[in-house]
Amino acid sequence: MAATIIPNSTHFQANNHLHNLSFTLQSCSSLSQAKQIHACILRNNLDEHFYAKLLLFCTTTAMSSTSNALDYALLVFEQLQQEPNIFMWNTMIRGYANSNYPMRAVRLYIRMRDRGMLPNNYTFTFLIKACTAMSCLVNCYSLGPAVHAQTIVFGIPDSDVHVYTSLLNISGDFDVAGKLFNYMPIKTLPTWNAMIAGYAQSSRPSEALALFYQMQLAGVRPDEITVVSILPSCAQLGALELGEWVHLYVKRNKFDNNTTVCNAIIDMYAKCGCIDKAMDVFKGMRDRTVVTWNTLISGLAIHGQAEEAIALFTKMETKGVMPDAITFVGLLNACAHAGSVDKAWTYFKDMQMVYGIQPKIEHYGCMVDVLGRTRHLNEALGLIDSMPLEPNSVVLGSLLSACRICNDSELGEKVLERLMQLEPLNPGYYVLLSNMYASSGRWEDVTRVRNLMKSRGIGKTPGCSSIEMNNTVHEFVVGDKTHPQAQEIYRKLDEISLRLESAGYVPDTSIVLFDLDEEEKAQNLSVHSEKLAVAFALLNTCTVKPIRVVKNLRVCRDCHLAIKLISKEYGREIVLRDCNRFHHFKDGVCSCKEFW
DNA sequence: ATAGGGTTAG
Repeated sequence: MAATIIPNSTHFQANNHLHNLSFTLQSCSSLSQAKQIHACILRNNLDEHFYAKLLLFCTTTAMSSTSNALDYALLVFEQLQQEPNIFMWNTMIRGYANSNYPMRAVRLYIRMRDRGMLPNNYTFTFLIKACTAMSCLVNCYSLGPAVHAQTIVFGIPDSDVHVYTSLLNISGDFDVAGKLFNYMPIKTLPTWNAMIAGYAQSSRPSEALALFYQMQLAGVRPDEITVVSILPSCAQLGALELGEWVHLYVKRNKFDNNTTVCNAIIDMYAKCGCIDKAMDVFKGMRDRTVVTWNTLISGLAIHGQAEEAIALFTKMETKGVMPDAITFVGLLNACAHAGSVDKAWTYFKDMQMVYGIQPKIEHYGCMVDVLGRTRHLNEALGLIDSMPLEPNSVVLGSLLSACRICNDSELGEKVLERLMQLEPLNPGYYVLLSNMYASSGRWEDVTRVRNLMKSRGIGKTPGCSSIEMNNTVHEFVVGDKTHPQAQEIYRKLDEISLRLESAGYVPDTSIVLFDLDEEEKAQNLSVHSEKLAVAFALLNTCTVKPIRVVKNLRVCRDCHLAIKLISKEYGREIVLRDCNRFHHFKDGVCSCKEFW
């Protein structure tokens, strides 16, 4: 289109050509065309309306991401003869809000205020977008309250859904967001979506689910974005029944040609233990993005299916899909869960040499993990020394696991000290340290660590397992007696113990921390949350469907042994997701092959 | 003339 219909200056008649010019600005797609238009505006002395259009064109996301059109727009903006109007300011703020330099949008806003220009509701939606982008880029404290205050100062009513919906997502203080949400007199579909997504992104999946139900009670129909916002919460909780319902809803409403929706479903199935269904959805997709491949590769990894993850990566390569940093996190994780240390090294090197991707802290985390699991403690140490990054708690945590596997308590203590400096309030490290002392009978040190925890007000994170039944999630903490069926559950536990013992089960008491006698230790183990959850399931179901349990911590050695035997004795398949990976128990065998 | 909500990661 474009260049040919730009008016010739020698016989220009404004009225005849204004229409064409507007049209050109809407449809042309390159910076050079924009420059020609700029020249035309200058030659013909066109009014600010045309400058505004020019700025708008140069600052659209597609343009500014592929060229330096944004800089060009700023140049035009700075050289305007008259004071820019609010539309022009908004356009520039929007441009930078969507760019890699969102801070510049905030600076523009401050400049605008210095010049006495009054912001409007559009200004705030762009400004809020910039603030959100900033808090993603740098670890700055949230600008939310300040921006909210500004909207009040400049008279934006709380009935303005656009401004208030974007305010919800400015992902720091969720109590404030919840209050804002309740307070909003008008809620539209995006308002509900923003709040549900916000809960999901701040790891509050139960609240996301509650809001999802509340939304439907309010008569608001979920759309594609709602579905994508709720599925990660199903995934996190392992809420398969709800996830399946959402999948049906997606099919009924023909949302399944939306790649993002399908990606979220793949992730949900993988994290709810149904890796086969995840693969089915993957196969049925027409358009796949790198996210699609990544999601399934990571899914296979947590199921310990390293061979399949690698095969998928090979297929991805042949299809010409460019892997990214996340692809390799998934692949390395797959190698780690299978103990394939050689393959891990190969991908760690290929990632850099073949694909030019610099390893991030996550990649080092995976490498230390796989080196530790395969007892290459010195190599793990060497890799950490060679890292150009400061090791974080993830890397050190993997190193600590390596120390435990290799029984190097001297190094383990040193690593723990560093971890406790990095995260002084994380109870997990105190428990590990105490565990380490207990296993070598150093009870005085155990007491010292326990007192340290007490004085710092740190409590041990209780083991918690959840199981979904008839659309309700039942949660059990260790020693839980609050469930309505508690009595029956404990009777069932007794029955299970007897049956397992006659099948040769001896409780593995090696991980119990306290200086107790063997009988007390066994008692302590028998009420672990995952055992309660499994007993509850055996009590209430008799179908061939697998029992699915999600645990917040790592499954303990004794529970792992007991559940293997239960799967055989009771002829039930049990799928247990712990905080690390999946364990599929069937006929007395676990899919992890004792590798976890 | 300009707006709000979305997926993968030890």
